Amino acid sequence: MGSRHRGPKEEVRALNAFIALSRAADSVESRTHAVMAEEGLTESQFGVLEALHHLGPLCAAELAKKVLRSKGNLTLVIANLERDGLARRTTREEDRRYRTVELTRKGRTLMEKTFPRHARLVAKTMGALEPGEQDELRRLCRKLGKAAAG
Amino acid sequence: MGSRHRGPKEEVRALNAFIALSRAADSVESRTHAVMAEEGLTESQFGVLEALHHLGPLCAAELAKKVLRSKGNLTLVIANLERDGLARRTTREEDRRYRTVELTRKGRTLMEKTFPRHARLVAKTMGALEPGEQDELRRLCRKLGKAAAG
DNA sequence: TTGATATAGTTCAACATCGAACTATTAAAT
DNA sequence: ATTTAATAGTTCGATGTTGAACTATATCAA
Repeated sequence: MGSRHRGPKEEVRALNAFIALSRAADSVESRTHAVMAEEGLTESQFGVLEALHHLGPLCAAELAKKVLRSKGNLTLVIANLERDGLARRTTREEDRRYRTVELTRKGRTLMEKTFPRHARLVAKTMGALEPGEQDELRRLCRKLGKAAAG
Repeated sequence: MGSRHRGPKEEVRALNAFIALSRAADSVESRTHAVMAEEGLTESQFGVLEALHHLGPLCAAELAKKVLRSKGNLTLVIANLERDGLARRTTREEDRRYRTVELTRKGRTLMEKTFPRHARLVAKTMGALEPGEQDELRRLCRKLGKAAAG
């Protein structure tokens, strides 16, 4: 495994870390995908529902920041959630540019049932690392993410 | 930041690590996206070209494993590369089920120009972490990825 | 030889994703 | 008040992505 790049040591090291990072994220996400698929949810839909579940009503632009997707994407994902009766959009009268997105009762019920299963699966999967390793992974990822985003 | 889940400590720790992992991978990938976009390449196309560049000719199923995507997906991505004159497909006469995918001269030239820039950008981005931290990140991600894939 | 099985690749419907162009609405500037 | 700028959201075309059904080819077993 690892990069076959023949360049400066510093680049080989960085590429190896980057490849491992991408693959680990992919692997864990493909596991969590199973729980969502059982409920007929996509990853994106679950991400939006989870944000609404834990943070309460948000507008589309706020949701886009939370789930790291474009505004245009959110328009579609939210529309599909609304079609399936899991979320609802209402235009704010104070500022008619905004449309507040919130869970329906059906959406809330679904998340109350599904999120705990998701959390258990994530815990089980991350359990491949010791608690201290999980914390260290988090620290490194946050440090990296902060720099890469800036 | 971090999970708002009110569950067992073990689940909170795992969710926090998982969220950080996903976001870090997203952040770094969105940076590398810039270099590819300049050349009119998507991430998927670059991934396939890079595999062919470093490993030589491969069939679609092998490529699918390398880039962690489905066979159906590879059919499209390879078709688009072929359309753009960057790769070529040839049916193997020893076993006509297989179609060998390889770079064209144009594709090789493009990768010789583009990959070094990609490597420099990755090194610069990962430079937010000390060398030892990059190695530790790699170790943790590999340990996790191995377990999550199995 | 024939039939079962396995594998490589394609096709398809549904959904995701981006970026850019666009509309609607509000705020700021003059 | 009118123009200008900024922001929220939608639309659109191109591409990606999956999983399942499908075709073509090859292998193995009886």
